[in-house]
Amino acid sequence: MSDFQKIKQALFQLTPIPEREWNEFADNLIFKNFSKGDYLIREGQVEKFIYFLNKGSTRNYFIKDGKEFTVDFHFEGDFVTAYYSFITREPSSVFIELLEETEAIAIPYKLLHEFYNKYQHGDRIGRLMAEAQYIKRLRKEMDLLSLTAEERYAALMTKNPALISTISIKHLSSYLGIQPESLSRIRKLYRKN
Amino acid sequence: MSDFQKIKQALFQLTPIPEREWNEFADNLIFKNFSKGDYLIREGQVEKFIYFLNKGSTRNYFIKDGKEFTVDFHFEGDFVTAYYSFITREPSSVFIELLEETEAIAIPYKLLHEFYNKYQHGDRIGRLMAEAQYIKRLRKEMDLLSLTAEERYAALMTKNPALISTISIKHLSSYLGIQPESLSRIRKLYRKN
DNA sequence: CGCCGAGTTGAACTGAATCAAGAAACGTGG
DNA sequence: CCACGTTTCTTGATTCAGTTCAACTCGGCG
Repeated sequence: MSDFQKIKQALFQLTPIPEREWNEFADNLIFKNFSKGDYLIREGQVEKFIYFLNKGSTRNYFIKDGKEFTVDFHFEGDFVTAYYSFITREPSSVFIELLEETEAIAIPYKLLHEFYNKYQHGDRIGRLMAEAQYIKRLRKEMDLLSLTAEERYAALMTKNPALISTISIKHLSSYLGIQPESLSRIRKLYRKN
Repeated sequence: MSDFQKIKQALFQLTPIPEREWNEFADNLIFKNFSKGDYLIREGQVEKFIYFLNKGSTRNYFIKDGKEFTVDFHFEGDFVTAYYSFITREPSSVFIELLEETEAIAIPYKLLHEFYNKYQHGDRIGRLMAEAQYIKRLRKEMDLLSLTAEERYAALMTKNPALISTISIKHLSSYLGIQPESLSRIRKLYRKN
């Protein structure tokens, strides 16, 4: 039960829901453990879950012409899913890879949609989650449009310095939309400070 | 009343709602006319509306270091808003400019949130709108990450050829994340076919 | 008419990619 | 716990897509 404390808190932070609704919801959550290198989903599969990370971290990426492009990273306390596929029920174009030992709680699609239909707070939570996802994507899009590689690195450094120390150059560079070599060079400039 | 037929249809396509709820909602909608060059919102203002376009078209853009970057275009039958600001209640970083004579229906923030609170279908509609917005942003982000300028143009040409004939080079190029001169050159390649 | 913004074209330049090769870090098995 | 192979990171040299700057054309409109 204490396994579910964190996700409960995260959901209640979106919108408080009656304890009775929460209990019914929590009964159908699935606790899962993953090893580094495992996948929550692979390209071509339809996303069946939204995961909450009790512990661990993940990388969402897709492959185009044999090259990997990282869309996002998630960490302890985040919700993760191949959201596009979860919404549209189309096969996912993204992979979600576990970057370390991870404890996650899976919210099944079916459960969530029952919740959407049964309770007002269902769609409320769904709306707030979708809005939060939208904001992340818009921010990143604006950065990609208007900033140079170096500016994007600098922006990330101030906005999310943890990322830069935790994530490999290879993954970070594909998130920033540049090659590892370029990131290495940019990094050198900033190391002097 | 017939003014509201199109928006009613658009909303019902998201999720059907009881006629009574619709009527209450429709009573508080605001019909507005705009001229080419007007603005729905400017940088620094907090977004008070979601607009539905009965007729006309708009451009969402932001300015960084004196340069314009276009995030999106909208046309007849679309919902338009500075969504980031609408959600967060923070001052908008985007402008929304009218590209032609436009008839729009404004949904006030307050009305929408009353609707969210009062009816299950409120948040449902909000969720579906947010999900749709998310999908647009993710698609564009993936294109910016993984495609070259020319590939982005080619993709747009097949996905939305109307855009290419309607929108000026200047606006289109800032949407694709390139300079007008570059778009002009890319276009020349494709003119031969 | 003549102006003005939008689009095109050319030439030079540059940020980042690519190619290549060495150094450092990592993990796995002996 | 070390030795080895594998992957990741760095650095250098070269190339290239797209930018920048500048000049010219075109179509609309006062």
